[in-house]
Amino acid sequence: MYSIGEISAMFNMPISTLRYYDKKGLFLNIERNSSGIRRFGQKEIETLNVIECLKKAGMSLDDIKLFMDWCQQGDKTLAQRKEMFYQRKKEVEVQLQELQKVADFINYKCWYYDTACNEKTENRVKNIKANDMPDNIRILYENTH
Amino acid sequence: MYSIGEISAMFNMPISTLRYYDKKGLFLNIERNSSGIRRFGQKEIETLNVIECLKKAGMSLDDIKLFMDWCQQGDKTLAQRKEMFYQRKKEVEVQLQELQKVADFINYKCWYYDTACNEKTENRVKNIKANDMPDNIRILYENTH
DNA sequence: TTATATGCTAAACCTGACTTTAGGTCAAGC
DNA sequence: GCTTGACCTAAAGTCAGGTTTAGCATATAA
Repeated sequence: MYSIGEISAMFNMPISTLRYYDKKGLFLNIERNSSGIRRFGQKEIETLNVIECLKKAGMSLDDIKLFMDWCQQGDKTLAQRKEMFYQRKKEVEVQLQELQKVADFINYKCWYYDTACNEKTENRVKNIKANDMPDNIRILYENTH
Repeated sequence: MYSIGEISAMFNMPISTLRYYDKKGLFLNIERNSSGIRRFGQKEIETLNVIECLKKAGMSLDDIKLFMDWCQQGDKTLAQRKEMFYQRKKEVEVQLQELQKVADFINYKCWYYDTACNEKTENRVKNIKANDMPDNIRILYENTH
């Protein structure tokens, strides 16, 4: 069992954030000692891992709370939880595609500024048409324009 | 040349957001007609593409504004702009790795809930150890736990 | 000529996710 | 017995990124 300070250090996350999550009900009835101090165990650690992941996957704390409540309700919510993860899966796949496109755009811009910096001006590179770009750059350019 | 309403439709973005961006100074001295109405041209369309991309790459509007200002200052800021894109490139690569990890976690959870739903309870799957998972799932699990 | 659509501004408001503040409890060490 | 450090709560404050409101101008169609 860990104190809030230990968990804060473990997850490199402010104590205030942990209390905020608890207030939102994200830790399902977390244990407290006789003087009201929170005791974090494996369950809470797993919850924090799930929170971090679902947040990165683009979910709001309210949606995550909904999921935590389903977990507490037991097997009768299995279908909903499954459905939720399949929905997330679809959205993360879209996010991955978009981020790959962003990467292509950035890589094109890196080439653009490499060229401009070498020539000390962007006057020439600014007007290069797709056909006159190196093949690998043209692909990036066409993916993103 | 396009009106704000046309651009709003074209980018599927509220008019209020376009005005908000303009107020922040993201469109470098955009043209207006004699009665003060904004006229959007190719330059502004390109600016919007850049904004969308840099936002997805995790930049704040203030940072994007900084970049726009550098653009206006001409060739003497080429090195800074290049540096900025190389920095972005690094960060987008990290984002891609993290998002791939999120995808692995979600895929593991999909398998978990598939199994639980088939068995109508999560009692068994909850206790499966990594060694007893199918190989492809174990890899996802170990990547993310 | 009046209704409708589209545009304008400044300023107030909103939301999610925290963070800070103010004031209090409690156990351990000096 | 008092100070220190770690914990507690409720409530207010913050910040980015918008959105809404109120009041007004302009242009075109009926």
